[in-house]
Amino acid sequence: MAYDPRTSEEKWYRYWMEHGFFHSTVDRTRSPYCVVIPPPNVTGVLHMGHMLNNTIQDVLVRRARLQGKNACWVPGTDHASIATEAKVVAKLKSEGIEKGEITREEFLEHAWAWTRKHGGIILEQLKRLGASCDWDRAAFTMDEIRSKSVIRVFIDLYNKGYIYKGVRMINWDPVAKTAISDEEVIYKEEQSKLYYLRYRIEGSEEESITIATTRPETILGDTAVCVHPNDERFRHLVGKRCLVPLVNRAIPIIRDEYVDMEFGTGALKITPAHDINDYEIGYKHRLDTIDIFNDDGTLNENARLFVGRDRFDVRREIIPALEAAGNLVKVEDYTNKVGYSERTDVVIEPRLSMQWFLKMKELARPALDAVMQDEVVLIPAKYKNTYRHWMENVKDWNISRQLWWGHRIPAYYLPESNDFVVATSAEEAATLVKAKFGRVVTAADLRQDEDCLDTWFSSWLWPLSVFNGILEPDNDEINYYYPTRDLVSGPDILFFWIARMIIAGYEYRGTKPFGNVYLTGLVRDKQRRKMSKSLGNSPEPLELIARYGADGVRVGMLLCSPAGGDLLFDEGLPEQGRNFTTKIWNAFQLVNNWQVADLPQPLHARLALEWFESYLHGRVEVLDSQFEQYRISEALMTVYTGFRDEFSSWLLEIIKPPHGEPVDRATYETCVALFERLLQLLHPFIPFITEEVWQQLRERKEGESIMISRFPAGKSRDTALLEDFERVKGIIVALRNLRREHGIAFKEALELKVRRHERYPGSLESILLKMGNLISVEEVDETLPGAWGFIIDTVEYFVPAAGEVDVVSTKGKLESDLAYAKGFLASVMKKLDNEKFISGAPPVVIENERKKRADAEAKIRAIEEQLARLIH
RNA sequence: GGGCGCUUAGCUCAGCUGGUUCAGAGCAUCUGGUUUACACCCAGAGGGUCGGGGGUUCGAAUCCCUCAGCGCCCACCA
Repeated sequence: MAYDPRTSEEKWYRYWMEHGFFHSTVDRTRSPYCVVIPPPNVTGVLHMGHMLNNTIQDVLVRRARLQGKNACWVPGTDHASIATEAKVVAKLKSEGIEKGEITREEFLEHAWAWTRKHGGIILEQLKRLGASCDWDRAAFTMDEIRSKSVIRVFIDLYNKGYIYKGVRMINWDPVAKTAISDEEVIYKEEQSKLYYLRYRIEGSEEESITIATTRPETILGDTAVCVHPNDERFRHLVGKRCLVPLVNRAIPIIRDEYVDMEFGTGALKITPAHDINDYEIGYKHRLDTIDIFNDDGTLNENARLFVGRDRFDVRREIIPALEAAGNLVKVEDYTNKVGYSERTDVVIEPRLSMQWFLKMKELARPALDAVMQDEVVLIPAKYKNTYRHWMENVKDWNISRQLWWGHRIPAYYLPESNDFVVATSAEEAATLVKAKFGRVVTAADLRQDEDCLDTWFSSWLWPLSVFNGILEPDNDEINYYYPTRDLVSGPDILFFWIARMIIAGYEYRGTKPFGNVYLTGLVRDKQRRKMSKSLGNSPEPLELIARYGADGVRVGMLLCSPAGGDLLFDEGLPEQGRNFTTKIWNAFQLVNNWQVADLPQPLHARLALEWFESYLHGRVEVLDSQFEQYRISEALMTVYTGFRDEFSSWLLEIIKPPHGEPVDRATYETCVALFERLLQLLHPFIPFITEEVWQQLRERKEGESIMISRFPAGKSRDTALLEDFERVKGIIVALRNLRREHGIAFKEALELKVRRHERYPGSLESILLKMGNLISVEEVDETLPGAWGFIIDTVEYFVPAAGEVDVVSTKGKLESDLAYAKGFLASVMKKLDNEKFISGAPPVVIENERKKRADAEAKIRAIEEQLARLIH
């Protein structure tokens, strides 16, 4: 019977849900293990990044559950204001509705309708992957609790003096007539011109200063010319005033180190309203700010010339005018980068606008210390540096967005005034107005701020708000689950989200929001290209699951995802994962089909089972340490090879009864128990097939599940047994090679002679006999002539040759072995003969070198004896 | 331009404070295989002067310097 992932996965996910295995409640008798999901965009669909991210989270959560912890994985979604609003605007547009034509309330109705229609699809997709989230806890950044939490925090931070209003240069899209974020600006390199313009000095006929600019139309907004303080060429002009060409407005010539003396003429025109650097210089030197643009990119009255004309038309037309007026010195070709709007593909206009800000410096301090002192551990640690750099240079956070879909800023303005109060409602605001300004107003008189808050201003509260820790800071849930344990996320949002959550955690709880941050890599294709829709190189996750099963895809994602390293995705990976699940299924088929009888247990089976138990114990230790270091890929590899190579290829092959014969009960029982343990170790990675096999391996009661079982305590490890077993493996491999070289079929039984030696694993001879298909093993005292030989761990073994021994090839092989051993000995002797090595190296190292020498010498002796025997 | 990091087998990566287990894993490749759980498999094999150069040391993939190539983050030069 073949394994069918589709029916099995559906069946068991439903079973888990029906029994509430994912649900967690406060339980003081168990320690909590909590993870909050990075909330995906509510209207988004699953992509490969989500697959990776959530597979890792599920591995961690399921493992914690098996360790007996109270595992709680909180799912949820994010309202993603920019992306969602853009989608709703586009949808309305396709229906012939412009956003500007409808009211805010109408627009929000459309947005909610959109959210209800597309919302939550992504969470359903996560279920297909096997995500063991506590779905009863699903939260949304714009549901009631989360919304109230955001407003509560805004008001609190405002009252603490952290939030203020200020003017800032933003990216203005003159077509969409909205500000856009830095992330939505695309810089393109293009050919343009560098214009050299002469500004006359006020009150002088001869003197002038020449500047260089790519944007001559902005000279109409100039309020200074700036030179470097050390620039001797302009020393005599500093402090004087010059005249803006065409309009002859007098502006000062100032000094600032920002200016690059090498560039252009070394003199820079300053237009504070239309360039971010100019704005900063203008602010520093208290210059006037003249905004010459309308919101559609045409010039306004302030420009005095070209009023009403488009900025690019003016750029063309102003040049002849400047030339006619004698201000144009020269024009050079120039390549520069120009920012375009991602959405409208129009050139971005830097523009000053009133925004809300959160002061960050003071708030960031505890969050910086937390990471530096490993209170919050970043994995991999290389991100600590990046984190520190950012946090030490943290800038105030612009938390306002000119959008409607989001949390509306709870600021209420007085009628015909810029005075405002911050409150949870208009009614409360009206009361505050009276207290603060002594004016009596009604709620209806007040005007709420039109802008909404940055989406990150709600998601930074996520670990707190999902447990209602903002509104009810002393509730049982937040007290129990917080701080959460692990956070799994991409490094691209380390600052946008992770750092800010840490900040919020310390501000609102006085503690970290999570202990460890596992930063995944980016999913790329085999050519290292980012997976993207436009490139069409991103596989459809659900199709992959249909093809390879969720378990197969999970293994595929994990196989190649070292923390922080990119994941180069290729369909061969889920295929490998699928193959592995098939392997497990086949092993189960073997064991399941055995006839069990009351027979005495064969010695080889008992010994092999003892060995595997010991082996497994060692694997568990390795696994624990790999998980501690969040080496998830390696942990998977540990159980992968453990199952395939050791359990299937060695253990099962040894204990397998001869064809048609039954297995003894003791062997069967122990084997099933070991199989179960392996399944438990595998379960976090491949939950479905492990459940399927676990359920069939024994009679199970309704309500039992591998996912809520417990890892049993391991037995102690028998090191001597493990060593002997490795020797036996070596002998068997050598015998296989010997058969292959001489064309001897496995069916043909052989005799083995071993030269008496303490390192011969005699206690495991029964295994040797079975796996080597040997008639007998006999200990001898001398090398055996006329036989094929090999050496394992300095012990000599011989198989009497059936026919003639090929003296030439055997001799050649022995000689090359001898040469190698001698070379090895020489390198060891070089160290041991070195006076400085003996005096400088630690005793352990010296002792080991001596051991290597003894082994090498023994081996050389053995080979030489065999050679001597051969020659006779 | 500033900051950070990377370079080990054909590919993706492990190799902790220099010396046991140091040159490894998985995949890919190659060679065998109708041994009755499994060809979505089994048994084997080959493959790297650890980016180049220099230094420290008895000893360097590991520490230091330097050069080359690549990547990421931030600021984007009028």
